[in-house]
Amino acid sequence: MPAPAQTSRAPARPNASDLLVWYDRHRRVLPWRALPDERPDPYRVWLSEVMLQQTTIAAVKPYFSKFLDLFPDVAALAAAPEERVMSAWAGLGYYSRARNLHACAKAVAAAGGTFPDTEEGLRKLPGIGAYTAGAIAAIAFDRPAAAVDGNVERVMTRLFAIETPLPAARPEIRALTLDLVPHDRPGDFAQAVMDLGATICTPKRPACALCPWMTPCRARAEGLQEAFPRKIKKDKGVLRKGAAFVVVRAGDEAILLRTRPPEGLLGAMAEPPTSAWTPDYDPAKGLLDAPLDARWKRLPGIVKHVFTHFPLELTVFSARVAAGTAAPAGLRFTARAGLEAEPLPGVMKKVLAHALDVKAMPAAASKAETPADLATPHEREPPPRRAPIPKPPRSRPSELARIVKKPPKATRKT
DNA sequence: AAGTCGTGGGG
DNA sequence: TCCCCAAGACT
Repeated sequence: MPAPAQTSRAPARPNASDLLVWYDRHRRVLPWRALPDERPDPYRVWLSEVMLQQTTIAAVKPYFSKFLDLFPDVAALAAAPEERVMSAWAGLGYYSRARNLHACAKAVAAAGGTFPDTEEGLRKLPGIGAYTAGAIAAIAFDRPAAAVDGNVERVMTRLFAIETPLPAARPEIRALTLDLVPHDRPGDFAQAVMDLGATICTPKRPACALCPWMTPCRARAEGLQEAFPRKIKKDKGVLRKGAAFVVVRAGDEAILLRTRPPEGLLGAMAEPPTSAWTPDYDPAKGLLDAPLDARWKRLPGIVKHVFTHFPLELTVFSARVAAGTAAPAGLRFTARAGLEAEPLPGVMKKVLAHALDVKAMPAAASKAETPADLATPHEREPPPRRAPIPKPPRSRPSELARIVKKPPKATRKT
């Protein structure tokens, strides 16, 4: 008697072949991805993988294109001044990635200009962690490495109905993934799992009927596909408040800026001077933190921004100072034409746009009620007021604001 | 090892 | 509106 065949209730183990057949038909076309008959370029693979860390494809596309223009290869990137790299990255977020990218380029250039072709070698470079090392090793060098990102975590936790919540389940996921990697097409496999996660095995309403792994999927068998991965939700953080000070100098219309410390939040990025950001900040006392003496105006409205671990509200004060005014120590005036070369993060572009908009449209600003109370609050304590706070004049983009506007988003969908 | 680190889009 | 999440790394 032959050994008993597995019953129809015991789903077959998922295999790479089924996924690769699907991939050959449905693979996405992406700017950094080699076509089936092309050899991947390690520089482009690396650059795209770093940009894609916690970042959507749509957001990355214009930056990837810009970086290839500005820095066509590792040597060019390594030779570039730090500030140029930070400016090119401005708006993409997680700015330590840009600093590490630059450091990594220098290390690679110093070592002869070629990337390590193993996971272990790649892992030693700045900005390359477990995922990125595996991805580059597999995609650029066809090494049988696991590249476990958020997509793969979702696919694997569903496929095997892993009850352990993230991130504790990572070692288990990694082992299961590595076990599935085929030795003939590891690079395609890595990209195939990610494509599957991005287009079929989506966080909400996954298209199981179209999935090449529907049959072996344990979560699907129970109808629980949307319940995986198990995850512990993290809190949003406490609201912090502060003031930002936008100084415009008459004559050249230059703006007062400074550079933030090289590490930490928005490290090495530029900003108009601000107060400290604290939960109990009092905007009525905002001018205590002003960078210089001037006729400050407190602008109506508030700039809101949400970081990963806390929301922020900035009250904006603005002032015009006389032509020829010198910048205080540690600060600089940057002319309007030089503004785009400044590494201004998104939140600070919001602040400048807000200040320049309001300034450019006194009619709109004065339409907000009680402008007198909003201006120069340090001169007297405004009386208690029952009237509703005027909404920020959600201004249409002015000529001035356009200068500090972020690059256009990608419009093409794939 | 849990906290830190941006930003934008979609449901 | 709010919440989730997106090709995570570093400390």
